[in-house]
Amino acid sequence: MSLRHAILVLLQDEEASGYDLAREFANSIGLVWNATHQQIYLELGKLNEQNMVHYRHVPQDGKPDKKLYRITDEGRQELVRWLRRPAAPARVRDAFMVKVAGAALADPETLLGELDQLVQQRKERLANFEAEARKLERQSEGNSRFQHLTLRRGILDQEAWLAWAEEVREVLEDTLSHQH
Amino acid sequence: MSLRHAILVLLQDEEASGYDLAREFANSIGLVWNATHQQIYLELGKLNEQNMVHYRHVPQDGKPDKKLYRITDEGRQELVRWLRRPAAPARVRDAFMVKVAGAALADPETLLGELDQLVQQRKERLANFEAEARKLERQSEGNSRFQHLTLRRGILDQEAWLAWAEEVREVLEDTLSHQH
DNA sequence: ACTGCTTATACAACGGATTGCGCAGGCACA
DNA sequence: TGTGCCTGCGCAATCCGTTGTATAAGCAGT
Repeated sequence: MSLRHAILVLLQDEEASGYDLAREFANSIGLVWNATHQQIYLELGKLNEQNMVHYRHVPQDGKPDKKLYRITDEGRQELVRWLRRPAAPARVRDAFMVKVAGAALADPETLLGELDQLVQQRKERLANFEAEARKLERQSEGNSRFQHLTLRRGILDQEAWLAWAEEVREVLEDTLSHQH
Repeated sequence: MSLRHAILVLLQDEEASGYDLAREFANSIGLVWNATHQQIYLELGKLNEQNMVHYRHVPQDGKPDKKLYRITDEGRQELVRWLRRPAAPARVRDAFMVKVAGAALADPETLLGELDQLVQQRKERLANFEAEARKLERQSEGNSRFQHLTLRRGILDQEAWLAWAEEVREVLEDTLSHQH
């Protein structure tokens, strides 16, 4: 149950709306902890009830009104407490990997197609992370070092995945050529 | 909802008990899809009702009796159908990574301690995967190539994580020395 | 004109997942 | 003799997460 803590971490340096947070979860932090907007709005509601965050209503024209959330002292205290406790073990759900493990029964061509799509996605992500990392390297404040580490994790992860994908491709192509 | 498919993949080459599967989920496949024994027993019950798997009761002495599960033709068909459909996007929940992102508020020493423990775990995992991979390389049947790829993923992943951990250590130690 | 994307928030229902508990015997170690 | 760990199976409650649906307005492309 630490979606709340991920939200608090994001609110640590900036005031943000639920929508802003949802976008961040879709990009940078998403690699590490994913959440949809429904989850986020719900959690923000709970955090507000518990005085961990406060918001101010901001009317906009052209666009719908929004609520800009900010972390409170109580929220910051909760975050510090959580940081002291040992982290829960990481959980993963990667269906594509399960497929590769069971690929003996699969059609290699279909899998190769899916692999190509994923390679495409990962390459785009890698480029994004690298661009973000370069931005951060220029402005080095106290907090940006840790944001940079998160990006480095993303970069190393994409690179490792892409290297692995090449090994998968070789095996699948070999399987294909032996079928005919 | 593809815990069922992960189970079917594991049962593809071997007859196994719920306990056996739980161990595999804790080790090899666990990197990619995790599940606890409660989930596994529940799912095996459902799969059995739907004739995707069958089991035979095996009495043991010294140890409790067990049920050895085997995949059925219907189960294999379901697996093939699933392999054809595009995989659901991967989901991650890595609390430690969230911590690093929010480390500006954390106590660097506590985090370093946790990092050391995780490095230890990852190194052990890496050694296990490498040993398993060497075993598989000797006996190269049709199916073992895909199992080998799963292990390769595990190996590359641990290596990338360990490289990243060194970067984290540097930053944390630097933060520490500037505090005093 | 129509379709679809973007900004913005939110409820309801269902199913999946985690946590807690319980049983049961054997083996090893102190 | 007690404690803890390994082998094995399972139920119940609750919590988390996903999917579907709703509203509302603007802007871009076909």
